Amino acid sequence: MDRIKSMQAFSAVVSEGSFAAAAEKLNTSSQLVSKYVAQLEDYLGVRLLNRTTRKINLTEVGQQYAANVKQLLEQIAEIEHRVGAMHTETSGQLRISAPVSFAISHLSGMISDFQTDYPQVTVDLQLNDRKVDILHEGFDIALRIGHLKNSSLIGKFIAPVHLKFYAAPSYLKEFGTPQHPKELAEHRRLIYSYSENDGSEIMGYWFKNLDTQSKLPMVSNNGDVLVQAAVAGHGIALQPTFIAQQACNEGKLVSILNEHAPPSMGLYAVYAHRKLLPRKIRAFLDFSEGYFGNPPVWDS
Amino acid sequence: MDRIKSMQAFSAVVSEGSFAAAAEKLNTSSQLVSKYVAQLEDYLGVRLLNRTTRKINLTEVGQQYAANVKQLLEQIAEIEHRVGAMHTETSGQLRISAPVSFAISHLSGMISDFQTDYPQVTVDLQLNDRKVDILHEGFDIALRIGHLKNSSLIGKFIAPVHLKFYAAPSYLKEFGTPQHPKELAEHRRLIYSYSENDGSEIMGYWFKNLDTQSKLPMVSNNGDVLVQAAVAGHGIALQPTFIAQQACNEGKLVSILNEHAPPSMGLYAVYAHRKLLPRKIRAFLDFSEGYFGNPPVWDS
DNA sequence: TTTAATTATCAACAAATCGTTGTTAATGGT
DNA sequence: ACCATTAACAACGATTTGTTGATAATTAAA
Repeated sequence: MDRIKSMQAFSAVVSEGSFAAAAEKLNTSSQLVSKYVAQLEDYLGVRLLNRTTRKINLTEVGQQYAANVKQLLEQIAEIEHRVGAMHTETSGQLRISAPVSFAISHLSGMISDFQTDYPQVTVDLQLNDRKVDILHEGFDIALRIGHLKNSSLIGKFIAPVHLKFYAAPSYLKEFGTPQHPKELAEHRRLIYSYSENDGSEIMGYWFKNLDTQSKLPMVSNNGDVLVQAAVAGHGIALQPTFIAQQACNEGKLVSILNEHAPPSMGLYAVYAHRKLLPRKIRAFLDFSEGYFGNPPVWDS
Repeated sequence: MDRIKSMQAFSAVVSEGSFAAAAEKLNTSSQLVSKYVAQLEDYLGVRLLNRTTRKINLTEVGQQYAANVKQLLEQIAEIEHRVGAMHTETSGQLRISAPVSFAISHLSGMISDFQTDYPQVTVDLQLNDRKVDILHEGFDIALRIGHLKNSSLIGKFIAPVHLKFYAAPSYLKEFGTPQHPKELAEHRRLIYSYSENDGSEIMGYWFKNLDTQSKLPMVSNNGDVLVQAAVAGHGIALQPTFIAQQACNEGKLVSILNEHAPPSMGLYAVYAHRKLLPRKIRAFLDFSEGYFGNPPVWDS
């Protein structure tokens, strides 16, 4: 038995004054209305209406109940309306986790463009290079750079991310320019903390013999810092183009070993579920689609 | 879909923190709870919970909705509790319609006895010799004297009511004592307005030739008045024993034609419906059962 | 008074839904 | 790496729902 339907039926009978009129109002048959009210009475164990074939009279209990039910139904409608509005209005807070360097260099512009399109959405942008647990930490979307792993999360591809080896001309002048990745093991490498050895040949060379302290002048969890170190001539950095390309264009860095670049990665928007996605999230995903162009702005 | 059940399921999941715990609380299976919540989400078109196999997280909408639903469910419980209480507590107002003379002479005592047994019931006793429309005029019970007619109403027999012909000794001395009903047409008759010719032989004699003005000194809708008129020697009255018997016992009246008394009638409690009878009504009906004894107090 | 129309209820049946069972995939703790 | 727990999914039988037709009761009209 659907108690809410029963209540609606009862309420309609009370306000319309007859079963037939109530049925019309609710677009159903009088028989069904009669059944509903009878069910409600059975459930409550109370007679709500004294009815002859011609007239309807509320019992004492029925009067009280009718008043309460009317209020209740209005409340339910109000609540559901609010929920519906929240869902369709494309509003609310959108919590995004993003990698630090990418966010600083390219995301801030995108977010502000997004907000001019959707002023009702408040963005809470948390910069963090960790792999956050978006469910547990309450994020709607996490932007991640890398390859997508199997998980219950969905990842939407936003833009390709290419890694290149960079070094300052001064460094190359002093230590020579490696012609093949296997020479990397002999160079001073600027390592990004969260980078992973994905098992590819090129990454094997990159991480080779890192225990030799002299070859490892710097480790950081921030790419910009590493790029600056490279610019200062402290070593070779393996960094995404969106971080280092500008310095390269300015002549402060040179990209090397371009024929042996690691497999290209992607910028992904990772989110939690597949159906009944809140509008604000849908909107952000759609907005991000193609925003950076292909090839992306930082590569052209 | 039973929205209330769904709400309860959702609310339980929120408060218990897991589907399994919620299922236990509601004495059902976790599968069912899962189904309910999914249905609710489909109905609302909104994701309420972000769930992994291990943790539950409310969405933004879900938080709001959960708070509202919790309140709502409490309200529903409160309302239904009140309704239940009204039904089981044997309380409330009991509106009774009763014949004037009978109420004055015998009902007042019964009502006060009833109220000592059921102090929570407020009695609203309306005296009226009309046949009230109990539904339309909002009565719970109508006490009626007479024969029960076919109707959708139920009548419960409370006590037998006998009619007798009464006259004052002085009247009989002056006009003679009728030995057979057919002689009534020659006597001065004190007529009760609401009395009906039920088609019986004896009532035929009683109503015969009433157009002769001299034979009709008085018509009243009140039996006591007619009895007093009879005591004063103004004529013959056909009245129930419960009104006239006392005057008879005191010698002020004599009952005549006892072998030809009209068919005995009854005092009935008439009420509206058969199932889900409010407690207060049930209580009154049970209380009235046998209250006046058999033969009733006014006849013994 | 009789007839017709309206109204609520009852009965029965087909269709839809519900709640169960068994299974799978994912996750966190040991 | 394994195991226990958890949520989701699929499928099936049982129950409930909503429909249709019929019945009884009451009022208005003829």
